[in-house]
Amino acid sequence: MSDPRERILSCACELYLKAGFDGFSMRGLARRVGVTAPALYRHYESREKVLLDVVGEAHNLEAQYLYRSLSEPTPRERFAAAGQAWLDFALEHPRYFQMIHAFPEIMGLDEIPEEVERGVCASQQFWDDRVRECMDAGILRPDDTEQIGLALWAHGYGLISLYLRGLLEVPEEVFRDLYRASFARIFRGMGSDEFARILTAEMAEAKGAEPSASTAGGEGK
Amino acid sequence: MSDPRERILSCACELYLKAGFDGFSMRGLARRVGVTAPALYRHYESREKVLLDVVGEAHNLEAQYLYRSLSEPTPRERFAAAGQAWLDFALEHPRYFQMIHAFPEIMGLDEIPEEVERGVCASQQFWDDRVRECMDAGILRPDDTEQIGLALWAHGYGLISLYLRGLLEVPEEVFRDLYRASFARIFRGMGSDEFARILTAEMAEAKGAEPSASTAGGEGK
DNA sequence: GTCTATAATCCGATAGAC
DNA sequence: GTCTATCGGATTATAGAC
Repeated sequence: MSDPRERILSCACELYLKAGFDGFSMRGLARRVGVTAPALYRHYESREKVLLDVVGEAHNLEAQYLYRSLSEPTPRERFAAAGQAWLDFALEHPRYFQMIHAFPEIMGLDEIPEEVERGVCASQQFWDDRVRECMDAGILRPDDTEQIGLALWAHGYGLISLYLRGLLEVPEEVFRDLYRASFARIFRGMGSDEFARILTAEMAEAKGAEPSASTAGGEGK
Repeated sequence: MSDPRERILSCACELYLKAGFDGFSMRGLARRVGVTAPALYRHYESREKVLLDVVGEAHNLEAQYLYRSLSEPTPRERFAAAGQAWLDFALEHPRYFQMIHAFPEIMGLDEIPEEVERGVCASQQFWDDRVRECMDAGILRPDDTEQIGLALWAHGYGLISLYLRGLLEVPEEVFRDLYRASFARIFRGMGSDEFARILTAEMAEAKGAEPSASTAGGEGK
């Protein structure tokens, strides 16, 4: 609390959440903290370092939302709760969500900073775990967990991005239903039964040599 | 060609593609065109108007890529070709892809400009058409075409975004295969056969009155 | 540890001569 | 239609007094 660096970071988060990337300046931050700009440089060596700490806060908050879902009793419920928690995070803290997934150049950086990479890895690990336990429980078809996790993540991220940009002209509650329903469709599959059978055969063939079960129920690995 | 406005726009596209949003300044543009900054204001009233024209070019180019796929003979092939064309566009012109999907504030705008909205609508219409004809052809399960299109779009967009941010540490060719394979999984479904059956029942129930098939779907909500 | 003052750049946009 | 000159502002960051 009395640590000035903490107070600065707290104000920096507020400032970013209110003003976004553009409005995030050392002068504005100083004004919010109640000091003059040069004073900040006693605690942070540059604007970039402050911003990176804010990014860290965004990742921490996201993780906090996700981890709540672990209290659910079954893999399926944990997965569903995690999907909801991720959506809650995005809708309650859209600027943090945007920050986490922003291109580095938008923050004025040349490459993805280590802080972001670590946060992304942790998040990916979390989703991989949810996918794996669903697969073990027989809810998800046996498959490459990383690729399944990737596809599910991509789908959710795309939906949320579209909504946050305001291109889905629906109220929030309608979007929440749409989000849920869309995940259900992904699980069930969108192709017709006949087409799904054809695809399953094609996928098995593309994978190369598959043992037995060449009819009807071709399950990978 | 001799139209100075066209020459400015052409240089503006080059400048944006090379320098991104941050490096896009009227002074830099003037340097590239070979005049001084004030001269630009005889042809464009503001930086914002120039940027909006660049956005228009991005949308036009995307549409050009997508429309190529219409020469394929069947709905399924048209859909696959469109998915590939979209990926080609994103990988060959990542900055345009980013621009099309950027939050308005990143461009320094308060709301989504009409130009963007129109381009997005056209693109959405294109995907809806592909989905509808696949549904008519019995490849896609009968369903809400808009929501199916949305889910497919979101999935592809999410994958491409992740790759372009450099978080998927795979070579381009590997990513192209992953992208293709991931769409196949979406069509086929990721859930196990048993879970898919349960989900189908739940989805029918949620939709209200559905004929037959009321058994086999335990699992209280 | 905080201040004032300032360096050094950059920006968008305009006035007015030619 | 293009120029020079400039207005009025923003920014990050530093020097040096207190």
